[in-house]
Formats: sequence, structure tokens, C-alpha cells
Amino acid sequence: MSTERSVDEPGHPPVPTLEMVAAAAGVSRATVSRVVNASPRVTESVVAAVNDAIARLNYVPNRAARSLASRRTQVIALVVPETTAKLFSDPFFASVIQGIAMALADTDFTLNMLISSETRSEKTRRYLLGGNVDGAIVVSHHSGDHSYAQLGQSLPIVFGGRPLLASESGSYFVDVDNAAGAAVATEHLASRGSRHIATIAGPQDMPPGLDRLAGWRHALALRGLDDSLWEVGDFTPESGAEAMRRLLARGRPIDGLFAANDQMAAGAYSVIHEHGLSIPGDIRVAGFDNNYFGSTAVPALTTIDQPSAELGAKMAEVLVKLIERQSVERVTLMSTRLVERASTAP
Amino acid sequence: MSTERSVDEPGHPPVPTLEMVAAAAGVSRATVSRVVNASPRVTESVVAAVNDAIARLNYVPNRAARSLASRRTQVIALVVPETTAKLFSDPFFASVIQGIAMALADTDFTLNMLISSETRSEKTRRYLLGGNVDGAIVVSHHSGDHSYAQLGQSLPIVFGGRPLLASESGSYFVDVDNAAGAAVATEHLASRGSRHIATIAGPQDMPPGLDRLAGWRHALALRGLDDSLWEVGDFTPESGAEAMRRLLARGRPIDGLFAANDQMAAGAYSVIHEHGLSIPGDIRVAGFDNNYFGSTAVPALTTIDQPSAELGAKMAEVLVKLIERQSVERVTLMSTRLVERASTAP
DNA sequence: TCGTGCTGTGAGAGCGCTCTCTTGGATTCC
DNA sequence: GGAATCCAAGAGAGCGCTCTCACAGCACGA
Repeated sequence: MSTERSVDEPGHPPVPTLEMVAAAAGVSRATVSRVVNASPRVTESVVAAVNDAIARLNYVPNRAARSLASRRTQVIALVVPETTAKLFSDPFFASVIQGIAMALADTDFTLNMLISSETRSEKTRRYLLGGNVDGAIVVSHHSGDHSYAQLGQSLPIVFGGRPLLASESGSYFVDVDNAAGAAVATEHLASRGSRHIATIAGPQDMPPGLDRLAGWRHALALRGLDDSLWEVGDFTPESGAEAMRRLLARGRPIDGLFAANDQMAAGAYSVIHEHGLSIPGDIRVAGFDNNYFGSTAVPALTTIDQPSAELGAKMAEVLVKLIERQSVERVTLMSTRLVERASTAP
Repeated sequence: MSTERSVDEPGHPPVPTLEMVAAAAGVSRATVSRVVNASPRVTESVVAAVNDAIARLNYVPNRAARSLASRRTQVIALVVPETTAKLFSDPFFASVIQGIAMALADTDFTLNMLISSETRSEKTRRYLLGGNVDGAIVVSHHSGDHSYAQLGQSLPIVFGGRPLLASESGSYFVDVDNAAGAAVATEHLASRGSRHIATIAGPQDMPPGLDRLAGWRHALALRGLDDSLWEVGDFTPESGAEAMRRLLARGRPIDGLFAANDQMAAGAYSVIHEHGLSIPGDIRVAGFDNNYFGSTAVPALTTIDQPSAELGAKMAEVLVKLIERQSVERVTLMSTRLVERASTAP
């Protein structure tokens, strides 16, 4: 096979090996290996000679051989459950993944992307446990995908998003500080003058849904404001519209709205306008996510920006530390940023 | 090191090897290897015994060892130039990448994601040529990133998007049929009754910019309509607005507009409205890309949908064939789909 | 009966690297 | 000055697998 290859494509120079570098530098394989791995106990002149040979031959270590001998792969798996992959076009995920890839680009680790589906989950499990990777990052939309949590005992794993179940709390995860972000948005509405602040919460079986509601409550409590004005949606625009309808139907005054995500805020926008109310004149509105809707909406939506790329980078950082057996916090919460726009003008 | 590991984490069962499977099945290593690799010349009962042992031990082949011995890595690199990565949140790219990953998930290939920057390009080149991957897919926004084209002589590479330069035409690529899509959009405008159809073209140093303009021209030519109403933008909403202003300033009638992407259509929308003109009443508008803007705009934008996930899947397919030395077309154009919305109502 | 051909299985080398152990020359100390 | 110490560099085993080659065992025809 390899012979055949070199026959029909004579242009290929042979890929240089450690052995060849050693010969070129006039030292042993072991010494070259030391230089490549930056061992301190090598004479300076020898280091120079070896580096010179490496440059001349254009040598790159063969990862497979290195991995086989050292029993580390320098590979990190990025596991994306298929349900999440479908939502891949969600800029948030794309950005998280980008953050991971960028952070890893400056290390010696390589990123292996796996799309796992239910039918493939056994294959994925085996791959992860088969000594093919040094660690894994699981990004997922649903906390249910924490089915990989158990693998955490056999392999360093970092999750994106906090787990819902306490039983999975042993795992390492990086998440956005949803509660704090929601509180900031709510307090912002209050500081602009709103006194009757409603919220459209996310599903109460998803951590972001729970945490953002809790943040809203917390901010209201600090101000001593009423926290009974809430309805639940499922993060879709339609559910946001429905929830807004229910809120208005209560017949109580509302002059501020915190929607647990921008999509639901979009739904609320249309219902508010339907009712002949103005934003921010009658109701100030704040969202969460800072996706495209916020900036294109009229009026532009005040929202909470999630540091998605940084979140990805952090996940990579935590995992690398875990792999290198340094100590890391199990829980990392990234802080959010308020993006003020026209929807909450005073 | 490995001793230390097994000491402080006694729970880890040893990762099973071929050798262990062979012992368990009472055959030689070579036979197990044959079974694993589906060699035809093994007795049925032996195959069963080996498979049984594999299942019992939960054996997974070690990729590093396999790769070292076979001189194939079963790894495909996904190279994303950093300039493109920055635009990662572009749903189009995210979706292409998802398509690649999904297609590869059902093969034995593994996807290795590399973000290459100018400063890292040498590292990337070496990595690719260092025998660490069997092939590469380069997705990029700029055709300038075809700097990897030369690597195509040493490694199977598939590009996303057609190259600008003829000198790179030797490479394999998969692209959307931009010209055909533009022609369909333009003809659609004409069929709705527009007779003075302008276009806001993309940059004329990028293939999509060129091809979509050509498609517009082609459709007009078939109808015998005027093709002088065109201005160039750079795919941003601002440039779209500017171009629209210039078009209107010409003082000639315009009752149809094909924008080379949805973002520029967005810019045109605002200018059209500024001028007190209505869509589609005065000017019918069609875009290209089918991104979020199209569906949320008022009126909803008629546009050309690009089969992004399929495009990714096709790239994976072409590359795998290339690696396996099957014959493949150098050029694959994916067809687009017209999405009719309110902006081109008759 | 023996030679010939075929086929399923085993033996063993070797892929490119790491890492332990060994070696030998320089340095230090009494 | 000789023994003890140290440390840079080399020798060599072995990581888990593939793949070539050799070798039994069998069938068949002469």
C-alpha cells in the first residue's frame, strides 16, 4: 500500500522521523526526544544542533507514535449531542465551540469533534473510554445529556451548563451566571423606574429557566417589590407571546418585563404592541442572550450578553488543568454583561 | 506515572488490548485483528468466538497503535481560518461544520478541528503534512484562504467554496451553485412582474460576489431585460444601504431588487422605506442566504436557501472518496432552493 | 501414495516514539 | 591522587497494532 503510494506519487518526500533527525544531528534518538520535549538536562550546544536538524528536515513528531509510547493522546473530545447539533446554528453554541477551539489552538491538544446520537451513544462511550482521548468536553442544550456524567469517574470531563440533578453535581462544569445576569437585568429595569416588573421564565426543569427566575426574584426582594408577576414559557417566541398574554390578562399594572431569553422577548414585543402599549413608554423590556433579535428589534432590546467564546475557552482551560492533574474548581460561573438599548430607556 | 495513576484511582479497569482479546478467545493476535478489520478469510465460528470476547472485554481498538502500524490515521482535519472563525456565529458556517461532523460520524473517520491563524499557519501546515491526518477540509470565508491549495498535492484536501484563482483550480471543492441561485431569484422577480430589476452585488473579488452577479445577468438576458442597474456592496447591511441609495439616485425606474445576500437586503429595506417606497408594492426584493433576517424582516424576505448541512456532508463524502482513492469530481455544485415570502408578492 | 494447490491461522518484525536504565567522562572532595 | 559524586548522552525495551510470511492441514488428481 505504502509502496504503491510512493510509486504513483513520487513527489512525496518521506516524512522525517526522530531517527532521521538524530542521524542528521549526530546524536541519539533519546537526545532528540529530550530536546523535542524540552527536557532541561541537555547541553545547550546539543539543543542547538538538534533544533537545527529539526528545522532542516521539517520534522514534526508523529502523534500516533508519541501517544502510543507515552500513553497520553493529547486529544480532547468535544461531544455534541445530536439534539444540540440540530441547534448548531444557534450562535451561542457556535461561539462556545469556537472559544474551545481557539483556546486549544495554543496548547498541544487537539480537538476531536463527535456528534453523539442515541443510536451512537454506545460507540461514543467506548471511544471515550477506549483510551483514545485524554479528556472530553460535553456541550449540550439539555441537561438530560448529562448522561455522560458517569464517565466523569473514568475520564476528565467538563460540562457546559450546570447539571440539573444533584446526583451529577460531582462533575466539573462551566456555566454562565444566569441568576446574577437575571438579577442585573431586573435591577436595571427597576433603576429605570419600573415598579411592577413581570418575568417570562424559561422551563422550570432546565437550570437556566430556574436560575433566571431566581435572579429576577432576588433582585425584586432587594428592592422590596412584588414578585408574583411571572409566567412560564419554553424559550420560543410563541411561548413568549402566550405568556405575555396571560400576564396582561391578569389585569394588574405592569411597567417592566424581564424575559428569560430574547426569543421570548420577541414574542412579548408583538403582544405588547397588539395591546396598543409602547416599549419602553408603557413597559420597559429586557431579555437575555443578546442574540440577533435584540439588535434588529424595534425598539432595540436591552439584554444580557453571555460571554460565549470565553465560556468555551474556560471549559478548555478547566479540562486541560484536570488532565494535567492540577487543582480546579468544580464549578465555574462566568459573569454576564448588561447591554443597554432603547427598550429600557427611562 | 501510569503506576501512580493506577494507585490513586484503583477503580480504573485496564484498557483491554488485542492481546487480551486473543487470549480470551483462544486465538492469535493476528486473527483478532482480522476479525476486527472484517477480513473475509476467517472461519465463521472463530469470528463468533472473537466477537464474543470483544464484547465481554469491552474492547476498543487503540487508534494510536492502529495508526502507527497501518500508516493511516483515520483522522480528517477541519481547518477553519481564524478570520472565518470570527464569523463562526454565522449560522451558515456552523451548519456546514455540523454537516461535516454528522456525515463523518457514521464512518470510521474522526474530525479534528483546527483554527488556523496567520501566526499559526506554519504550525498548521506542518501538522497537516506531518502524517497526522489522512486528509483535510478547509472551510473559509475568503478565497484568499486557499493558501492551503498547494498542500493539495501532498494531501487530499477539499475546499468549501470555489477558488478565485485559476491556478488553484486543480483543487477539489464543493460549493453552492451561486449563479444558478441568483438566476432563479432574478427570474422569480421577473415572473412576478418586475421589469426593471436591479442588483446589489457582492465584492467582485470573491467568487460568490462574481457568480451571483453573473446569475442575475444571465436571467435578465434570457428575458431580454436591462442589466445595467447594479451596484457593489461588501455583504454588510451598511454597504447594502449605500448601494441602494446609489441605485435610487440614478433616477431610473426600479421595480425589482436582487440583493446578493440577506444582510445587504436588510440595508436596502431601510433605504427603500426611507424613500417612502413600499415592498413589494413598489419594489419587489429577493435576497440570498436565508438567514434569520429574512424571516423576521417586515415584509418577510424572499431568498435563496443554501443547503449548508448538505454542503458539509458532501465535502466529507468527497474527501473520504479521495482518501480511499476512489474517483470523484473535482467540482461539486449544490443546488439551491427558492424560499418565497412576502417581499416578492405579485 | 505422493505431489500440488489452496486456505485458515500463527509467528514475528516493525511502525515512531518515550522512558528507564546504563555508561562514561568530568567534577568534587578528602 | 584516588574515590565518590554527578550528570549528559546512549542503549534498548516496549507501547498496541498491522501485515507479510511461513506453516500446518486438507482436498484433489495423477
